[in-house]
Amino acid sequence: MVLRNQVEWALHCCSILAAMPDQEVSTRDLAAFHGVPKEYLSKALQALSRAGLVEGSLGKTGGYRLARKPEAITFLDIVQAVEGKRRSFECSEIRQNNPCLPEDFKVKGVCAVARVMYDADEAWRAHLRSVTLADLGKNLQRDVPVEILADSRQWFVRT
Amino acid sequence: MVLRNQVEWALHCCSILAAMPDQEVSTRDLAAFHGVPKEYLSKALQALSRAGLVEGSLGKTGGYRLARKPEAITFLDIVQAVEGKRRSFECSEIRQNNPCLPEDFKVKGVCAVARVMYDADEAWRAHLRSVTLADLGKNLQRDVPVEILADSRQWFVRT
DNA sequence: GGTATTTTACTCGGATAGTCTATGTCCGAGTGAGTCTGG
DNA sequence: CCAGACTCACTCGGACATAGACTATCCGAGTAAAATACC
Repeated sequence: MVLRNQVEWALHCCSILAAMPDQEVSTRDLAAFHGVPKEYLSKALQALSRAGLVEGSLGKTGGYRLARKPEAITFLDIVQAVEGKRRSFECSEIRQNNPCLPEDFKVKGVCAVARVMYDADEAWRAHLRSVTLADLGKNLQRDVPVEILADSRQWFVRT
Repeated sequence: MVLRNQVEWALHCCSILAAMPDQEVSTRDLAAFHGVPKEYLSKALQALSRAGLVEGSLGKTGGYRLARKPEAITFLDIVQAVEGKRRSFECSEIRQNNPCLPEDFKVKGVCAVARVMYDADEAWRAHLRSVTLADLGKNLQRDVPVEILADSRQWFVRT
């Protein structure tokens, strides 16, 4: 029940992309900056691309850029792109096995246990949906010294 | 990022135990009622026992009963007992790898990305914490016909 | 009939095995920009 | 000088390998109640 580390990588990479709106950033640079294996990080970026959150371009000067404005991309978008949209709880309807149920009797509605779990899952999603990449950028400006933010952005600038 | 099916089993079993306060229920009966493998279900019940949510007794007439009143056991208790207490997001501090950080410079505080994920996790936990086994029992009484509830309870009564 | 022994049915825990998922590596095909070559 | 060929660095996708987690299954030790044996 733990998210895969690709989710963390994808969030940090999107944070970078949001800070570099004027150019594309290559997988190689993103991987080197974060110290993670390039080939594997590539999987996460491909997932973001499939979900339409980032756009990749091919060729020598290729790389990724955000497909939408940072205000229009939420944490939930990114998490779901990488992790999938399955709910954290899957009801296997074991209540239907109850030997006391009459023949051909189907319990109707959502299982009472599952309903609680689904609501909890929705609370989790609602919070992720409420935070955008733009919000994340603002928080970073508050937490990180300005010169480090500037240096980091400069690190990605194409010479 | 999906909870294991033992969580579902544990929740349903606790629901049964809450409905049978006057006797102990054996793993065998719980497994047969739900149509799941007895030996494996036993692992989930052992986890509940280790967490102090249920009490098992040995011997021929042994079985489990709730260790506390249904009002005092939340969904979160059960989920954490089976699934563990790890958060759904684990920050590996990849921000510390930033090549622009000065030597021996430690970014302070919780990573901005992690903070959002932690808050979402807490929203999930808060909802699970807000629902008790007693609440679940009330919902079942509303959803399931009375005679089926009575038959099911009778199914577990020791002869 | 009462006590001691045996049987039975359960819990608990460890050992084991198969399958699935997550993690990570490797490689080839396709692409586009810059570079080189030939006229 | 300019058009076409070439090279390079990148994306994309699939194939593959490994480790760990999940899903079981099995068995032995311990325990308590019931059944049985024995005096």
